[in-house]
Amino acid sequence: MDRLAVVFKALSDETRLRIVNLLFTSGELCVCDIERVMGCTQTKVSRHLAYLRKAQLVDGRRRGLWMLYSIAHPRNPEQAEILGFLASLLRSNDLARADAERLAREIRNGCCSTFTIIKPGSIPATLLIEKT
Amino acid sequence: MDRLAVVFKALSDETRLRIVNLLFTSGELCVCDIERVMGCTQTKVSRHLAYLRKAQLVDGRRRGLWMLYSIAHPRNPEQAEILGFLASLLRSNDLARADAERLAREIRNGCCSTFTIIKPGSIPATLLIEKT
DNA sequence: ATGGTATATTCGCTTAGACGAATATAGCTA
DNA sequence: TAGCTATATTCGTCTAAGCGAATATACCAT
Repeated sequence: MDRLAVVFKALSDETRLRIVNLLFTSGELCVCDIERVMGCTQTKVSRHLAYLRKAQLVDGRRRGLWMLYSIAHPRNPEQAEILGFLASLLRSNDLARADAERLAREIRNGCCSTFTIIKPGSIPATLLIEKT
Repeated sequence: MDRLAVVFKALSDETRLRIVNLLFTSGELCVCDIERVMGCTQTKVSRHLAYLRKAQLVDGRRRGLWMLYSIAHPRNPEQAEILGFLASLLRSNDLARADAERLAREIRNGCCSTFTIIKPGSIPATLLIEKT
């Protein structure tokens, strides 16, 4: 039950909910895109990502200069259920949808996360034009 | 989204989760039974109930000397979904089940919430033997 | 090595929240 | 009225957590 409380605490902050929502809508995002979409400072976004990662809701991997964050691969059925439920809650939430649309616009305009849209392995490496 | 954060914050404490679980398993409970089942002080239980009530997750009504608490009637479809999901999470949680069993034992032993097992209106008032 | 970009962490501050002990309040009964 | 029981609130204390500004770190390019 304590684990449940930890997860809920991680979700008990609007900034973190917005971040999680963005990660749901786009598989992987770097910090600066989240900053831009949400209009938050770098410190704030980075801090909340650290919090989410400590709560094991989010994974991060380094990709050159960028840190790419994504929803954590669920480590048990319960967590998978929670994430699924959360995603459905956010899908019917106005602010969440507005954020998702702003993100889509940013991506169309070629923000630095653009390259994350290409799922790893889906395209032969020789064809990839990676943003450096 | 802020409302969502408020709900999650209310659920981000193990004591409150345990209380909510007890209220799920038995429709209405007084403070002292929750105290007994959980082994917590009166102050603690009462404080967390106040917190849950402020977050509109729990309703309370006075019944003579007792305050009877119950899961709040959901005020919108979203909240109903959340409560339903939470109930299912708790059903498959060991500590939650242990608490529920302790509660059942207390009720069999005739703790003061016994009368709440009789749903209001389900039995003609003339037949009721209310605990005073 | 130098410098630049993306991200993380620290610092100082402020507020929220958790706790037990003590006290206050509400409602009952005699 | 007085006294009892169930519950709520206050007080003092401690820790968690939020924030911006500043600083540190990691990685890349030249």
